[in-house]
Amino acid sequence: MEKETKTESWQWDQGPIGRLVKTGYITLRREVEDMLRPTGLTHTQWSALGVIRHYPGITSSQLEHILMIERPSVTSLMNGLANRGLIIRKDHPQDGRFKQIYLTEAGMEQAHATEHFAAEVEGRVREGMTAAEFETLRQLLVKMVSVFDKT
Amino acid sequence: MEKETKTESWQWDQGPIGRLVKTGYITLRREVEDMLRPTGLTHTQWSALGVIRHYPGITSSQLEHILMIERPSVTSLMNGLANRGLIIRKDHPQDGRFKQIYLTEAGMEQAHATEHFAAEVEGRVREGMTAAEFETLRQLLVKMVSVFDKT
DNA sequence: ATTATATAGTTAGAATTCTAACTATAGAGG
DNA sequence: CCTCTATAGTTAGAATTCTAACTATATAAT
Repeated sequence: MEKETKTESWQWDQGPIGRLVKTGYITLRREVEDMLRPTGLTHTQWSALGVIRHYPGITSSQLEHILMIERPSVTSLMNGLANRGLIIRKDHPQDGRFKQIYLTEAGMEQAHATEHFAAEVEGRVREGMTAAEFETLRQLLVKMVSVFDKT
Repeated sequence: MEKETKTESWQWDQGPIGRLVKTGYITLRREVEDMLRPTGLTHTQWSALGVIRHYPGITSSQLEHILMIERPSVTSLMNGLANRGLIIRKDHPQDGRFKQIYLTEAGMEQAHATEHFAAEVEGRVREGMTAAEFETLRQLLVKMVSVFDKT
């Protein structure tokens, strides 16, 4: 089956930059999801817990930009976390439009218990390249994104 | 609102590598989606058309690895494209398990008409950095992914 | 030959995220 | 004070992708 030979050795590393970046994203995501399985948390829930841990009192519209999902997705994401008792939302004392998000005790435990997954994945990436290469990768990703920055 | 000051200048470029890569992926995806809007094609449909164009006779399980989606997602993706008359599936003459995928005339037109979107996005990325940096970015993404390669 | 195992593909149903439209609050301008 | 506009958040419903389970074909082993 000659067509097989052609695509078995699929040169995915020759594809367009978008496909390369997607492959990177999905690869890292699946790694984290494997570690997350026992906890029942999804990748995005886990990511959100980590952000809220670093920014207690953060709002939905801020989370929207950090997590790179749309606003209504933040709402349903937060509903899920609130139903599991991991976060609470409080009205902002000065500006009635905002609802500030905080981790509950249970939320802090979950965030703390799963926090190291990010470092674990990053550690394996670091093992595959030099420290300078890793830093370069970070910087070039930032540079790539800033090209499209709308502000 | 002092918390705002903190997150308005959200240092997303300091986050974990996984978040950085996701930001890159979503950013590029949204750019393509903006261009695709008039065609009614989704990002993944468009990507699939491009792959099938380069690999006529490709199978679902091969597409699965290239597009980085699960097998049943390929099936529903191909159902959608087949319903729109953009692809056809033919039984493999030698191995009855395979179904080979081809673009129809309409599919080729769509693929041809939208093919340049990838180059357009890539062009803007290239404008933001040197040629050497772009090549480095590609190589480091490949290097990152190969760390997790399961084969 | 027959059974066991691996691979390709589909179906069914759930979960996540999206778009469009709506409510509510704040701030600016007349 | 009232209206207009901008921003925050939610709701409703559709679309995409996922997991689990199933069918079908091919390959290997006894």
